[in-house]
Amino acid sequence: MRSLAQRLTVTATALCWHVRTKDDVLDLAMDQIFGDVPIPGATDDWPEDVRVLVRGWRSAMLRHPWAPGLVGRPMLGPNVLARTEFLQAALVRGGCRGRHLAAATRTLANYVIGASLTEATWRRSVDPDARAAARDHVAAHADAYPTLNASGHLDDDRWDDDLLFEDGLDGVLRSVARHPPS
Amino acid sequence: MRSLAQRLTVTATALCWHVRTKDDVLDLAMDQIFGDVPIPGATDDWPEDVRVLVRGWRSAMLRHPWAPGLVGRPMLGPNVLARTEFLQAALVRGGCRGRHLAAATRTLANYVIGASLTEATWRRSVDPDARAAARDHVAAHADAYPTLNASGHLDDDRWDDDLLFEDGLDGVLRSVARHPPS
DNA sequence: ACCTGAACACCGTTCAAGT
DNA sequence: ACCTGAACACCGTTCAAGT
Repeated sequence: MRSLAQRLTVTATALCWHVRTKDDVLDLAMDQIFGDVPIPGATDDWPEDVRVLVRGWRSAMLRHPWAPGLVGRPMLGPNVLARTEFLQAALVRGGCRGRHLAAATRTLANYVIGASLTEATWRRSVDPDARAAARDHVAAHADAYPTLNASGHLDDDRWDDDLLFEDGLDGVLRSVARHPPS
Repeated sequence: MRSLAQRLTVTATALCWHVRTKDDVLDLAMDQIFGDVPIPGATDDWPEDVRVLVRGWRSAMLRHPWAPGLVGRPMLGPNVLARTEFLQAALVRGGCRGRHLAAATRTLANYVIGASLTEATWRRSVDPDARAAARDHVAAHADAYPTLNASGHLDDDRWDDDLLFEDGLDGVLRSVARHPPS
């Protein structure tokens, strides 16, 4: 609050007059981030529409390093709702209805939220020491972590983040498309 | 820190002597939560093994109301690693290797993290006023939100959370199983 | 090694007072 | 209506001092 007010060249007390509480500022910041998630035009290729939206969603989250600290709060702003509307409309175009539609919407949102949060956390706040310590722990107890060792799960440059995100997104979309409500 | 120290009937300064910083306490708390995510025995039915683990993961998150505030931090504790090892081992049993394995592991983790975070946030910190305000906003602009209105996306009692989580999990598992690395 | 008490620099928010 | 300055209660962390 104090430093934000300073950036606006006012006092913190002036800021408190415009917003009710700090949480309101964070909610507004969150919705502002969603504001620059591009909403593509609806095409005949609904899975591609979903892909474009979800890629933009993830990109916007990763663009703001402090975004992970905002995810534990309600997302009910108009910008969030507009993106959700587009996402769900694309799924309806894909034949989803009722319970399948609700599940598919949540699954896609969960996927992109989880991915953005994990990636942003990883590339920001994990210092090399802690990372190396975890890798040593896994390597030292090879009997307890045979799979993680074999797959190189903690070697962060093993696979490209963008690539894995795209793979997972394809999988999720496939599972949605394969289960139309008849 | 101060209130935690009080619960331990010591001063805050005493607590600061045992841990380096507050973040360390939060990291330990996070790993502690994962400690009571049950690790099932490995069976022949690997998708069911994944389901049991992931259900327990979500349950543990929802059991601790302050868990959402901890997700924006690295998860590298031994308890987290042990659950990740089990998850990835089950996927290997399902035939996943290499890049597919990495993508599948992340997809499942992203799904359960996103779902737990969203649900916990929703049922904890969203006051009825804000919820009603968002619902009114969507209803008032029916032209902008045709799909959300038709699907009742903001009516939280429209579908059961457990049901939708299970549906989405089935979908994700199906997409993993359908894409074995040949 | 382990704990205390006092202190430091900071935080979000409020309240009277100004214009 | 909009802003200020002072103050309040709090916070994580440190530092000298104790045992």
